[in-house]
Amino acid sequence: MMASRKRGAARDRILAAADELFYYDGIAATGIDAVVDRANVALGSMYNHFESKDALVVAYLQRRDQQWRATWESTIADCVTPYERILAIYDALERWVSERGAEQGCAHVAALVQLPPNHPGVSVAYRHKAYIRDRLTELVRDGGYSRPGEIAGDLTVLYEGLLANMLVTQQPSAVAGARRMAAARLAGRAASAV
Amino acid sequence: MMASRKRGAARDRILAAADELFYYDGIAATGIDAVVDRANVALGSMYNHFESKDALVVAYLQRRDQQWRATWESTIADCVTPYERILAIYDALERWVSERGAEQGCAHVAALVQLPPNHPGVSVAYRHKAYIRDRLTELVRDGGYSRPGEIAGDLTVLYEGLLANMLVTQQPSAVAGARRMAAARLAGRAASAV
DNA sequence: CTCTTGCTAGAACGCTTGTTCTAGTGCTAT
DNA sequence: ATAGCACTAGAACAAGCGTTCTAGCAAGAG
Repeated sequence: MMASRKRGAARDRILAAADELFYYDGIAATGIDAVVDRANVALGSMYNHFESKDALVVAYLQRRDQQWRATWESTIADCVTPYERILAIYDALERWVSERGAEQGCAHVAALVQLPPNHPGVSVAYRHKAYIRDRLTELVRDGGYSRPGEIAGDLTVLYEGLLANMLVTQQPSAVAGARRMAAARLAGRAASAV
Repeated sequence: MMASRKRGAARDRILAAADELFYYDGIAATGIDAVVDRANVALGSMYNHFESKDALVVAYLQRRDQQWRATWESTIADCVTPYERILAIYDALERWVSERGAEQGCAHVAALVQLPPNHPGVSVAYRHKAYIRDRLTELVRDGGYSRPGEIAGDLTVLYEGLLANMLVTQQPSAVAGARRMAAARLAGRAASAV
């Protein structure tokens, strides 16, 4: 027993293949066979590691969630002022896009669109979005702003808008503009009535 | 000849059924049978009016495009100042949501996520998005603002963000906040560097 | 060496889907 | 009344899907 052989090497290849195919070709559109072929893995191996395609989809979404949290938190950690930490989400997105690309927008939004409501991946996607909003609210509150929930809501709209815009325009050019609008929102100019 | 019988009554029912099912359950997830059942129409009738499911999808997207343009333009027409006409897109969205709901976000964004790149519906979706951006640029230019393309790009991000946010939160609560950010953007506060 | 274990290759299944086809029905216009 | 046409009901087919199963291979542990 113990750690025998390269346990899980196939599992990693499967997850990497699923990530690319699910993200770029769509979850429903990619069959198990395509994942297995791309991962250079036998079909039986796939079902050894994942109970079903649904389970693979859940693992795919959880992996994306973890990866995004990691780059976001790492970007936050590089900031010195609370103000910068709030805007770090847009810098993290820019970094993410430059490293991995986001031509298909947000994978979790795509999951909400593609999956039936009772699919186990849907709750993963909702939790991902809830985390973003909650963490953002926390950062805004730490910055000493009043009504942190409202501000975080507005910043979330800008964040979601960027991701959707990338899917539509196939380029990340709007990040700078959104960051400026977020900064203006924090400056309180947009907080007063009309 | 001439207008014989209720020509196209079945066609309308098919399109109405497809609209609801494609939008709420997803395009790939809804089969032709489901559309036919909901429209109370025979399968053969469906293939009399539409060459294939792909053709039905195209018609569905074009119909949504036309409907959105109509409510947007009607909202624009009710405005008196160029400034109001620019922000009218958010008012139109609010009206659209209150009348029809948008729990699934933008149907054309959903199409980009769900359809393969060579699907004829994809170009319909791209054209829909290009129209929004172009019309918005036009409205901004008519308002006498400098760099109308950049401003329209930022307003588009806010618009896309609202739609994506509705899919995630299942409520249209963020419209007011986005409209205020758009107004602030037009006020030029966010246009200056940093 | 031998046994276990994770892997491979591929056939086979049951199910769903898009599409076509065949008959039969009822309204409309002439 | 009658011919034409859009419609209905449903069977049938091919293709693709997720899933299971069988059989064999290779490498580390005893």
